[in-house]
Amino acid sequence: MTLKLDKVNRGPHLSTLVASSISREIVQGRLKPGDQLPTEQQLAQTFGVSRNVVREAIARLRSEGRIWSQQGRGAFVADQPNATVLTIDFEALQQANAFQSLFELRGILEVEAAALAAKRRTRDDLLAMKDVLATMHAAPYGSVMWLKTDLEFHKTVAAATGNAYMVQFLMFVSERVRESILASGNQQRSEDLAVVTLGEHQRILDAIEAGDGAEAREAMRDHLHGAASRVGLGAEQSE
Amino acid sequence: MTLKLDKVNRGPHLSTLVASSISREIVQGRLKPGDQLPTEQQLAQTFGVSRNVVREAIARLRSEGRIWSQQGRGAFVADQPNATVLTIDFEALQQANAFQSLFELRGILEVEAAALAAKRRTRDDLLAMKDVLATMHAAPYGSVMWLKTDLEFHKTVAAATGNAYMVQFLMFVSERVRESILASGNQQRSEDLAVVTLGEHQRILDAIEAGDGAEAREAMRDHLHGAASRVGLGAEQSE
DNA sequence: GAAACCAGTGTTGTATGATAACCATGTAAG
DNA sequence: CTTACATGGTTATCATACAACACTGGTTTC
Repeated sequence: MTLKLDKVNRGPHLSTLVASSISREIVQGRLKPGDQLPTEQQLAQTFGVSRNVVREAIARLRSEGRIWSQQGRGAFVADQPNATVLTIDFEALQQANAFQSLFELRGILEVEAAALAAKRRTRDDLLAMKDVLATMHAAPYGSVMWLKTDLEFHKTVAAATGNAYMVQFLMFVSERVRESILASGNQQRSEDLAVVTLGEHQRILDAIEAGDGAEAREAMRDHLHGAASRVGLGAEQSE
Repeated sequence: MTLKLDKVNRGPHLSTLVASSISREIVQGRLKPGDQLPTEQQLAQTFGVSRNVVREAIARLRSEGRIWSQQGRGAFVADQPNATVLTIDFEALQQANAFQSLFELRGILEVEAAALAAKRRTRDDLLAMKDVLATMHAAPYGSVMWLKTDLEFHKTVAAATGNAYMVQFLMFVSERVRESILASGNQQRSEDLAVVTLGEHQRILDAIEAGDGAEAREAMRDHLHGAASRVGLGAEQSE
């Protein structure tokens, strides 16, 4: 197996950057529904890209329903419809800070889920967790099976909260995070790390079994912190 | 490979038509996962449009996760029908425990968002929060304006975390919660409650302004607890 | 005075050509 | 067999031009 060292995150397309930049303006409220966007010329100049790139970005935002545009008039921020679906743009995630944001969100949910799980876990939940952990022991580190069971463990923890939406959201976010990690390809592989990871999982499980919410929270926090550094995201995570 | 790609009829946006045309090829199986799309030149010629239009269409499909492209190689049909969307069934929410679960999830996000906001808020964030709070003072309790600004306040708090996904998720969840509350129609209305709510908001704002994460967390927790009882969900919330 | 008409200007939509960055492949040199 | 280089093809981006459409203001017409 050859090492892929210098697979530096080749930045996503310029249009993606422009799109998420405009999108941020809308989400954070600096551009309100009904507001008119700057002209394509101005946007191109502002971002320092060609008008073509701006158009690709706008085409995307238009397809997402965030803005609408009319020939001869301009582009406007759409009234945010009661979006009944939540989407995460895969490409936008290639940006480091976007990935970091999603990772942070995942962390919050995981940590609190662990705490809730410690309070509410049933006997069946514990059995499921132990079962997954055993399977994980048998799988080679970094293999598809290993990654799958890793995700499965976190799922059982979330399930132990008894909150179905917790499972749904957490799995959704985790899947996106996992995809992004796989895409970037900068995973470290080592048998030592396998032992570390398994140990962290065990600590979480113990805390949940003991019903110690605070300890479960801490254990999960440490685990995620460790996982972050394992995928080369160590330094930025700070408190 | 002989693909059946009809020439496009002049409609709203050419890029839209091209995108849906390619999309149809994928859905109907004439383009399978892993297949390479024709080059942009060929597509432009096939559809009778400029390469620019083709690129806008591809940009859309790429953001939707249907295809993926790499400079120097080409564009390919994505192998996963990526479940990149998350949905919440409105009807299922009518069940009390489902609603409660979603409320709990929202609570976790709100509380942690408040803590993060206290650490990271900028001057602009504070101004936005104060602005919203002032608007809320002027709105009659329970009115549409009131509910809107209430949501807006929480949004500005989320925005102050600097985490775009936090905003996206929280707003998504909050919208569903709000819908459900409106549907159930069991809101209590009283001017006294208005004062209470505003006071709670003020306390959150103060904590965030002071940069006190722990206090912000507590203030938000209390606020949500109060809000829960105001919509007849008081007793169940426990820690 | 008011309505219809009309030209001018600005914006988006589309077309076209060119250049840079990148990948895959073949071929010659070692 | 391996390495280096040359070559052609593709995407990514830039730049420019023109067409289609909307808005504005003045002019004409009734």
